[in-house]
Amino acid sequence: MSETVITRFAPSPTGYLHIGGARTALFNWLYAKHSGGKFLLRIEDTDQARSTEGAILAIIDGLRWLELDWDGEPVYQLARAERHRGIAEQLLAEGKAYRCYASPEELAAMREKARAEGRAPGYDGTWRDRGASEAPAGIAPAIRFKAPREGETVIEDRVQGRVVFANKDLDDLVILRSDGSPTYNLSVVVDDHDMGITHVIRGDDHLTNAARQSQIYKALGWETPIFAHVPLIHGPDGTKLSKRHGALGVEAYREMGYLPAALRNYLVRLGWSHGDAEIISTEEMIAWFDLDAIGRSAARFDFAKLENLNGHYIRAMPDSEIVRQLKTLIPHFPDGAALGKRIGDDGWVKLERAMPGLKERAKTLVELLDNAEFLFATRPLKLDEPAKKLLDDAGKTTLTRLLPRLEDVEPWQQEALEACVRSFAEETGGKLGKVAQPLRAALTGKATSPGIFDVLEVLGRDESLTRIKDHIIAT
RNA sequence: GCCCCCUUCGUCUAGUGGUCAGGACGUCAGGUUUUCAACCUGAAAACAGGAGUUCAAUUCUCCUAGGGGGCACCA
Repeated sequence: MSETVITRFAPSPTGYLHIGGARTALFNWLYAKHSGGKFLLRIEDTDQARSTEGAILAIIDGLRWLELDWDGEPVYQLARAERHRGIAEQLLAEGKAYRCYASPEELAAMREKARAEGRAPGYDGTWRDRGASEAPAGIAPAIRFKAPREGETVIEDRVQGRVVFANKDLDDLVILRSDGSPTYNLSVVVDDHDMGITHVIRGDDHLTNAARQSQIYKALGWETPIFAHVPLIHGPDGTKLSKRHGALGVEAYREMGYLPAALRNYLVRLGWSHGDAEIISTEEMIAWFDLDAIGRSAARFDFAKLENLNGHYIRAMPDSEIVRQLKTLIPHFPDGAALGKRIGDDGWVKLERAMPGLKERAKTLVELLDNAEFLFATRPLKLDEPAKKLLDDAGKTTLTRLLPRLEDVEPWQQEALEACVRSFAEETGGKLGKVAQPLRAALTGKATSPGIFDVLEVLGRDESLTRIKDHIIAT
């Protein structure tokens, strides 16, 4: 029987959960789900200078928002330092590691020399075979892993294929710093082993690390996990994704009004595909996801496609669900807290009624709320003279275009409609495009936007309202 | 500099030793809606370049170019 698949997401909490990390987490999560295995979370907080509590929270919050649930409690790497130290000592005792007394200056000189000679700027092995007797006094040594110098290290990567590294290009890396703290490549190996990780799915910036880690696994006599190094996500210009590309943490996407399902769908298609499938439900993703279908080339981040997907998911979502989501999300939106207050219980009811017309034309939840502004506007609006004139003209234009469509327009109706358009335009601050649609929709009875009726209700034209409604229904 | 990886429409990608090289986003043109959005129809749009293998290469091999990643007592 095959062993249970255990994957993990192991971010270092030095910032938010960025989009590349989110995809890595998603892939790990999907593969675990697909295989009926487990997905674990490990916080690699060993860089105490850069790790922050806030970043840990941001990452956990981001994963929760994306609905990528992990099994068990998160493992904190820093808390396991003693175990890592123990392994380093063990390696040392077994002669698979050694003490290195080289100073930072010496190491710098070494790198320079190697570079000048056209080699990889690594450690030259000065202390590899020197005895302890030669150790300079008063210098705390680091412990280096005694990497094989000949032969090659081969990674059978599920994404990259067979990748071969010449051992001479891989130097003896520090596994325990002179201050006694373990380094990344040791901690990762020990933790992945102890956590029973069977599949390491991560960014391909770790590919060379995989070679070094593989050597450590071998020295320890441990079985190497299966590696899958997925290509990185690039910015629209093809260079590494950075802040200037708007590549923020996932919480930024939440703030921009993207839905987790849309982001997941977008991310899974970056580097992975299943035939021509584009709109992929979470269930389908789990059923179809496989390491072998992951592409080998980097993908560029494309906001337009994300928006399109997001619009799709908004349209597909039930009205009540959108309102529910909006209620919890609104504090995260720009000026959301104030807007939330303005909306009030009454406003949420109106919003849900207006949803059919609203959700069709919004690509993000923020945009949707923005388009719904006319429902919550404080009345009466204060308008200066030029604005009034503008609205008057616009109102007339709208009316002359609309009225011929109505049969048997009576004077009272014309009056009511004119008032309607005018106040409606005022309500929306003059965005006639937003006025005309629901108005027309109400008049033709074709769309379901209740916007016009809401305005009338607010303005207290109940009688006219009823009669217009009747007229519309009759037509 | 050294090591590793990558290269199909603008973007994400499918695909095969013989295909009209398919889909999606975006773009453009129509339709629908007398706005917008959504929706429908259509169009333009790609195998980086050069050798080689082969009856036949986008597909296999090599080289070049371009892009990316890595080379810490960071993770």
